[in-house]
Amino acid sequence: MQVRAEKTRSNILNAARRLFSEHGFAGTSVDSIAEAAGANKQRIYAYFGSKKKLFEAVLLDVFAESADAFDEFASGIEVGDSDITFELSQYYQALHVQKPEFQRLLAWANLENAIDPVALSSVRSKENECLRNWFDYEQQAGRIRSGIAFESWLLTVMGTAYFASSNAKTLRNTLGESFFSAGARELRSKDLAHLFEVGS
Amino acid sequence: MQVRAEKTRSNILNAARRLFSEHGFAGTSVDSIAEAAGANKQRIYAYFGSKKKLFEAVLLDVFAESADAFDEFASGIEVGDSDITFELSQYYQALHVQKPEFQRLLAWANLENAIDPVALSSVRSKENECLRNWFDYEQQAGRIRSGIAFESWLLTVMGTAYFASSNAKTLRNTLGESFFSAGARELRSKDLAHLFEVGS
DNA sequence: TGAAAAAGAAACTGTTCAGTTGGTTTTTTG
DNA sequence: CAAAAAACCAACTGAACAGTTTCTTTTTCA
Repeated sequence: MQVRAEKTRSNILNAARRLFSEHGFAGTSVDSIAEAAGANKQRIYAYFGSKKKLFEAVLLDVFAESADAFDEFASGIEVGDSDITFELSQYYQALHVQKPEFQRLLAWANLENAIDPVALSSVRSKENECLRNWFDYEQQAGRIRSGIAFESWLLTVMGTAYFASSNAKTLRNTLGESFFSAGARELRSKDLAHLFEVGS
Repeated sequence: MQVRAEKTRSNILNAARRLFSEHGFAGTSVDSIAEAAGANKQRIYAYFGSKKKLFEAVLLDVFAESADAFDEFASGIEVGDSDITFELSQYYQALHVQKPEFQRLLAWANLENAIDPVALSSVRSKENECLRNWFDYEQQAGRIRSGIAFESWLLTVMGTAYFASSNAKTLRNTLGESFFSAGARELRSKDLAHLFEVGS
């Protein structure tokens, strides 16, 4: 594939990412993607085959980018030195703020049954393994309470960040605008870290 | 409105709830709702005016039912006697298992920008007020750690339950089937309650 | 420069969909 | 029973949409 072709392909992929993230699979038309990409509709079928395959390509692309982001985050973590509950909570919260399309596409894909389990497991399992190692290490070192399951810890840290992002409209109504400030986010990360600490 | 008309209206509403919950707003056709309701398409427009208004009616209906369910749960809670973190976690988890359309419709509505803030706030604010009272009381009574914000507590309990349900496909892949058993749910509720307890 | 790859333009097919219309049948109820 | 409300039937409009086709133009690169 030539340079120009690569560029066109990535234009389409990026436009598709934006529109699918905003309106979902059923809510996005191929024509609108072509227009947003500044490309010809026919190119979409030449490169991706079908609307569905394009959506899957977008998902794979986003998952890969998400995995890269995690790797970069992980490389900055000094196990035994950082407060990983706090850092991880901050990371996930910031990720949802800075890359809202990650969460949105994941939500669409879950709702629309568009997730390819095979492609997904290979991406997520590495992140998951890393997290499990961190958790086990911290728990054995006495920096995370014993008796708490890894799954509970993971669910708490990921779930709170995800929920705050996905239900932002609902929460803005009941908890107010200040809930979404960077300071409030940090406070929540501190609270979470505090919860998992050993001792009172 | 006569009895028969009421019945037709509710047939339409229930069919719409099921289909919108499964396929979202954009993914559901009015014809398919009419067919599933065993009613004439024209009746939908007679009773609800438009597809969008029907969707909003479904949302309101579900929110009201969700509020009723919470009231029933709340009436069974003896403040000062129950472990409310545990009970609330169990309640939300069970709700998502037994009434998956609540979570799904909320998720669709958030993604599709279909939430009516006014209608929502009146429904949710009562539940929220009740939760805040419980939390304050328990925290002052020394049964929930001091220094933890209400928002952190709420987000943790609701967020974990929501996340486990909305990302079930992803989690099934990384954490396995056993994660979704009633026993595992109870374990997570226990872990959560344990986290908020005072003392180690 | 010339051939091949890449991209565009534009019209077309067949289908689906939201919403409408007009006429008929069924059910309820005074 | 008779009138009115409720519901049905079925065809229709106009637009949108996924995907295709044919032909032309632009760009790349040997």
